[in-house]
Amino acid sequence: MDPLSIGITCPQRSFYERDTSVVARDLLGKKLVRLLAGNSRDQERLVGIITETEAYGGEDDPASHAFHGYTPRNSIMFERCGLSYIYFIYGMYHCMNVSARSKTKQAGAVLIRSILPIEGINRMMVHRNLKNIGDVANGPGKLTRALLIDKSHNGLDLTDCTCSLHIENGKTPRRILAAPRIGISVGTEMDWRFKLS
DNA sequence: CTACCGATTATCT
DNA sequence: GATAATCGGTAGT
Repeated sequence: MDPLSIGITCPQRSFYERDTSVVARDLLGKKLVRLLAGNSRDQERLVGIITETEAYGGEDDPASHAFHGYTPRNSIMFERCGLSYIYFIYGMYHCMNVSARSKTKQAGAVLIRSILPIEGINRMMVHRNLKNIGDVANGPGKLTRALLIDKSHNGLDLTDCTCSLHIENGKTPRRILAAPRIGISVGTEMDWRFKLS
């Protein structure tokens, strides 16, 4: 089915071509969408409202993967904005980011830390082998597993509504909380973690 | 080539 | 609160 014909729109590339912390804040309330392959007329949609994000910069941000410059792993952070940057961490989890940066920067990304499932919830629970819905996707490693996201999805165009992984527009949230980023040992001064409250 | 360690999570005490 | 699980990427030799 044609996404446009049923009123689905995606933030376009210019949305991501802004200061990384601004993009991180504005991603709250948007939808993270995973289309599972199947009958092409009937792809299963796994969808969650983005409820928590973190902004990461380039060589100016000691907590960023891009702090030491370009490497094979972080190459997407230097690529076009609006692409998925997915990496493997702690030997067992994947984390998903969106490449983003203002014109003056050379690298950046926004980590998606948490989503609120709204479509395909049962399927997510199967992927996570859970029986209670509460914790299905409320963490960066949890949501990638719930949506079956791994390194094979690195570098996908999230502005493309037909892509197996993309981001769709949603309701603009009312209250947003800013706080220090977590899970890092440096660069904790800035309030670059954003959360729906 | 080697050694270290991480943008995490589940499962303990 | 503390810790084990588990391995690829990276920096340093």
